[in-house]
Amino acid sequence: MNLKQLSSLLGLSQTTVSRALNGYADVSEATRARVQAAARAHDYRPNTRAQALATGRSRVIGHVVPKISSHAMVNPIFADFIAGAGETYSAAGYEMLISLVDITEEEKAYHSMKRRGLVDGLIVSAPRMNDPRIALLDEIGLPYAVHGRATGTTRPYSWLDVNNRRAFARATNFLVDLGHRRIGLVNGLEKMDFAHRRRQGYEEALRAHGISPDPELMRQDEMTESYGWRAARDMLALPDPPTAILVSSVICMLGVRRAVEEAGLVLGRDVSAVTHDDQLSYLRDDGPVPAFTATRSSVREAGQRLARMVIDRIDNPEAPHVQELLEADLIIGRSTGPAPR
Amino acid sequence: MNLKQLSSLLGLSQTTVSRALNGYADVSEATRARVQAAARAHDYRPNTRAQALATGRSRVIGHVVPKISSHAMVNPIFADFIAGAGETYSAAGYEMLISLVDITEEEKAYHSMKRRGLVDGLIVSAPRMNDPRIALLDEIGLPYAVHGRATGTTRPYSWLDVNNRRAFARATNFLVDLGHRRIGLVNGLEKMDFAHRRRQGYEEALRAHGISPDPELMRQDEMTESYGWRAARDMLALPDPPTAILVSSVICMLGVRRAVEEAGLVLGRDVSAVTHDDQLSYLRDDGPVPAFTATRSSVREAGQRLARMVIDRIDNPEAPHVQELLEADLIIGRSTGPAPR
DNA sequence: GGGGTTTTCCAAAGCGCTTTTGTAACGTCG
DNA sequence: CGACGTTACAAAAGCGCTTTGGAAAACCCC
Repeated sequence: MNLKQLSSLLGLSQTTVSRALNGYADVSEATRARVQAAARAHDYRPNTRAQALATGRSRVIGHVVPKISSHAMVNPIFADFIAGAGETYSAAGYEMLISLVDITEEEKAYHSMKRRGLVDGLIVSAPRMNDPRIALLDEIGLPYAVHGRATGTTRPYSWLDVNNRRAFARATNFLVDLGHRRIGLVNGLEKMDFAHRRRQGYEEALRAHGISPDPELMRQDEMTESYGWRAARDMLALPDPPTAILVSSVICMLGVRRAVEEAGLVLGRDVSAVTHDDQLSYLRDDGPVPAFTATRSSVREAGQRLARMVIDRIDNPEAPHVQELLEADLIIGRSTGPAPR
Repeated sequence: MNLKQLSSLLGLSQTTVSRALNGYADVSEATRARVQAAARAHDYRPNTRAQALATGRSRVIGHVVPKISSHAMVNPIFADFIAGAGETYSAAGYEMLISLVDITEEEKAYHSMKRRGLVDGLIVSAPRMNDPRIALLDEIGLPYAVHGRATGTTRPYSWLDVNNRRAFARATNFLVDLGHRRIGLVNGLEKMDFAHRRRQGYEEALRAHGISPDPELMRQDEMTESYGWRAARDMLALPDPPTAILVSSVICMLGVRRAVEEAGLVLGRDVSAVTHDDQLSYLRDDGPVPAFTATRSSVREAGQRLARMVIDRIDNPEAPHVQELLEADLIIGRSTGPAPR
């Protein structure tokens, strides 16, 4: 059933039926009701492609996932972020398009998306420092919003980020208040902006307490379980090991816990650890007293809000850019305790 | 730059330019080359929406993610599966559309996708037993392929699955050969087809060795770390605890390992455990001797192949349905050893 | 050199919508 | 009562592509 059939069935023109369904005023309420009833009865849905062609809007929002050659490391937060964004999209009548793009062709991919009219807007994920994508998208003229920030970018852009610096500063302060002086950092890759900021917060807080950061206690890598394990094991084997460790993700934290236990120590008593917790749905750590002390911020919620942000930019591209900085909660769990003496 | 502009620029008709670019024979090689050069020079890309409207094909494949009311549990394998499928899609010139749909409206969503011409085909994930979606999609007339199987469905359909029954039978046999007689099962939700099959394989193998399955040693739930921990802890606290445990996912396995260690036991010596390993990119467990003995099968590869399968069905809807059963490798790691006596 | 093929191009219709531009019909009001 | 709004509908153009059905030009063969 298409518009033509529906309208001839009703004895009306396509114009009237279209305008009736799209809520225009120049249709009497009587015929509007009649049209709506018929549309419902025949389960009429306008053909998206025709609609998109006619309006110039595809009602699709793209997420570009850069992959490094064939061996793509998928970000563990990807799924929950997508889930959050998807909720907003379906509520707002948008669809979500995910495009895996080789990192060497990313620029071409954005151009192509625009020219082919594939999407109305984009989400930019995992910004790096001085990320070139922001200037590129402005030039192309595709509305977008960034998940995170790109240090070094001066032009204004819309973003949503967790206050990573403050979160890790708070976590560091919390550990210092518990009496810890040697605090390790198991960070993500520091070319990623969020990891860079986390280290800043950590170092600032240490310095504020007169502790000078020790390079031996700072690691960075892809955030896997085995990396967490390796990093913690190595740190604990140092002549002057840390009594507390700051960890960048729950997955790493699982590895850290393993290393601590394998060293014959008890987490929260002999060694304290605080992790950042994105509240991934399959790694939920709630309950009355969570296992891990954590800086917590829902990545799903970030997805929801960021989706809203792009939609707003699509609806009103001339509006000033919007920034949203989410504060992470500091959740006290059982992985921290007073520094042993 | 659109077709009209490009063709007038070349002094040719739209027809000729279109047909030149699409490889039709009734264009001289000289003009084809000229057209291609001009297209490249101006970075011309046909408008997807117009192309889709004209051809009746959208070159988009949908993935429906059912969510249970607002609180959606995202499957941890989701991201890697998508990554795999995405690789095939971009190589084949397809786009991937992900749709979050409330589980109560799933049926309506499929109808709508068809009517609106949004997608050319679909991937069906996480089939349940007697899954109604298969009959529904046949009726609607949308090409699809299923990731997994739906026990109880008699009609033919295209699917790709891991041989879960055999994988878990092999794992069980392996444990029995090591001398284990009391073997626990930490399974996924058994309304999910894969979990059901894994239990079958486990029970069959036990029975083949004259061991009758003990309901006290079998658990099922959403596969989280804390579930693994709880399940293993409870089993190990039994009067006659298991000496080995079969686990349905690496995430659960992390919890199992924690419970084992907290009980003061050593994994691979006091208690053995075998997990299924989907080779999630952020939970990679390789290296010369992996930490976990596992039945291993790459979910990313499954995504790649399944994507190919839908594309084939779209290209040739009348072709007989195709089935592909992947055998999992049994990888010996450090989490198993001879039964203690 | 005329009839038949083959090659190479094009005009125009069509995909299913939205939107612009009319245009009847009906009040309203000085 | 004629000028003027207002209301409720419709014809037709247009979005940017593909495809059908020619048709001119070139070639071939007897």
